[in-house]
Amino acid sequence: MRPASIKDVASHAGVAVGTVSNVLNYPDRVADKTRSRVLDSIAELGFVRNDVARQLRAGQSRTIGLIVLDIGNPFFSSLARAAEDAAADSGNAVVLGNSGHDATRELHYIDLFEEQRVQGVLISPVADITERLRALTQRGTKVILVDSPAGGDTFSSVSVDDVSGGYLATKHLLGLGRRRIAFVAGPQRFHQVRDRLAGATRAVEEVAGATLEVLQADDLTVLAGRGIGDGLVGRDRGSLPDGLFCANDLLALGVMQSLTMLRTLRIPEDVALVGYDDIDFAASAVVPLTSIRQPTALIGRTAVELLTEQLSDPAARPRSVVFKPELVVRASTNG
Amino acid sequence: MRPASIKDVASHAGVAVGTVSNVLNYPDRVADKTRSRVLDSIAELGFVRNDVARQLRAGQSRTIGLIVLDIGNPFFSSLARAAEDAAADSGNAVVLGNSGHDATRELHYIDLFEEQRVQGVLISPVADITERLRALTQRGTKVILVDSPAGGDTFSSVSVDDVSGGYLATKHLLGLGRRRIAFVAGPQRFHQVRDRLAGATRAVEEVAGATLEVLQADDLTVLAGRGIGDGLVGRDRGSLPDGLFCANDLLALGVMQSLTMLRTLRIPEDVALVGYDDIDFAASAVVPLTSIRQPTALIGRTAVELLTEQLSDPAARPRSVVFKPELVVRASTNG
DNA sequence: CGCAAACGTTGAAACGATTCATTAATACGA
DNA sequence: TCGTATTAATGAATCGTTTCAACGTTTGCG
Repeated sequence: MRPASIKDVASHAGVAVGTVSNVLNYPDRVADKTRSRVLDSIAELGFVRNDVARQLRAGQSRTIGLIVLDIGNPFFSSLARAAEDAAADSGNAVVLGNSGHDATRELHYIDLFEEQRVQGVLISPVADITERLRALTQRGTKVILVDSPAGGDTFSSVSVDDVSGGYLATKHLLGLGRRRIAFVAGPQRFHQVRDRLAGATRAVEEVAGATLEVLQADDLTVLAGRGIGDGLVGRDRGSLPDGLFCANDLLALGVMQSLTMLRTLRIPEDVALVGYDDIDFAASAVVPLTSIRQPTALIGRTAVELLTEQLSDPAARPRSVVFKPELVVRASTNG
Repeated sequence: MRPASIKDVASHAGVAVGTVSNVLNYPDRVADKTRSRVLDSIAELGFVRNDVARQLRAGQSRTIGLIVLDIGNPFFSSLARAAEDAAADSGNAVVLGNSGHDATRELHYIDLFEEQRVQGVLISPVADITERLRALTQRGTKVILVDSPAGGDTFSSVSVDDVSGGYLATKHLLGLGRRRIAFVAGPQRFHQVRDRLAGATRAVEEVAGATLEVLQADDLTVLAGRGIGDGLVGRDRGSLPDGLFCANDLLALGVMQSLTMLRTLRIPEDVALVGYDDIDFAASAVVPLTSIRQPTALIGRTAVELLTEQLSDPAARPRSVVFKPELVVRASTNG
């Protein structure tokens, strides 16, 4: 049996369809008696408004598309949750697309979202798809870049200053008197890794006698971090770094596990350790981890706000919001 | 400027709207020459099919609603990813709703999804909302329960046998010769906690001389686990458990951190430790953690399959799929 | 009492696609 | 050459809303 339509309600209540619509959208325009009669019919028939038809007429949907690199990553799941909260506040829903670092899937979702006439797309792009996104905006779908630096004059964007984060972390190590700094890098194709390294480099250059070594991990995982840690333990004392800055918390936790287990190097006495992201596990690690906090929730919320801004004033110039990361000091640098 | 419609394409190509529709949906019905002319116009005008209108006409959407308890929980984010993958295979998208254990938000999403005429709702319910869900199905929106035991004859469901998981974990500890078992419980309002305890109880009852103690944590977090660990360290040796089964991995990791840091009790020599969920961090803990693996990805995929099943044959009787969890042995019980 | 304003309700048009009965054009065989 | 298939293309109807000009009724005021 087909669900009841507004027409069914109208004939059941003995009024015109326009009146039912008014009851739903402008209750004040309808006389009390009529309104309650219509409401009764709605209840009796179990009528539920068909948002698809409403959207068609309005030419606008109530959904926002969100395309993330990896929903399994706490950074993005937290961001998604915040975006979804913010959207819910204005009665919208978030449709989630997980590109999984795959450019094909990314395009698939962009196509899907455009066909669905979402209000806008919040995207953390895999590759450079500026052209595709520009076409989107030209046809009326707003685009907001997330965790991706600057969309120039074309797109609004929200990101975190990773150079500044890298600087902050390294400066902290230097401030503790450490001079032999090492940066545990992930794959350099991630702009996050490159930027954090750049920040570290700058900090080291500012201090006479400080050196920076780059230890290259081939992944941003706990396992990769362990590999780096195991490598360190094998070295002779003189060549060891005394301050370690890792490209993210997973790497840092891996390094920590390796050192803790082998018990040859103490944290922070022998090596001070700083991570990045401040994931939940950082605070509750064996040695609570000093980290750089990214305001994930704020990023998600801001992305939605930037979109709302674009929607309410289509002529508004795109804005780029860049957040400053924050140093969170814990025992791993504070013995 | 409004995006181009099928009508614009038709007049640009000098054909009727029906022909454009046929080019899009049944290319064979259209002569080669006409088809290419239409395709040219589509490209030139940058036409993108309006899925909203299509859905209205079809009376069916291409979206699936997913309502989870907490997208920040790795269990659910992994599940969501799998569901989204499975949906993508059949050209559908997943709309995500995060209830955050809040019944009001849960209802909000149910309403929203029904108005959007999603094909079906996959839901991990906060409270007992059987009646609301029954109304949904009666109006044609399919419902699949996720990680919730048995929807009876009304709903299909997919879940994991937590009793069996608890039994498995405890049996393993007993098999190692441990006799003084303790279960680190989370809040008993979660059916997962109750079921896992029930399984543990059964296993202990099967072995003469074995005892089961319940240590009540007030949360399912690492921090709560630490509290339990700290409490254990303070005890005198005689009263200590030698086998510890935690309601989830977060608790287990907390306990592990406490014991590792204080170094009074060794894992697994003094206390063997088993967690639950087998989250990514379990394998890479200081002492790799033995755990009970839940097939999250499989759950997500199965939920989508159950939905597809209901959609393709509306008369099909609801099915309940229950997965068996699996024991993953690591160093924390295998010294 | 008469007129204007305010109020409530109506019903048709529109949104953009799909569907399908109908018509037009072409090909084929006798 | 004619009639019949076959193939293409047409365009109106439809999906379920919202919008809005038009209309009828009531109210208020002089």
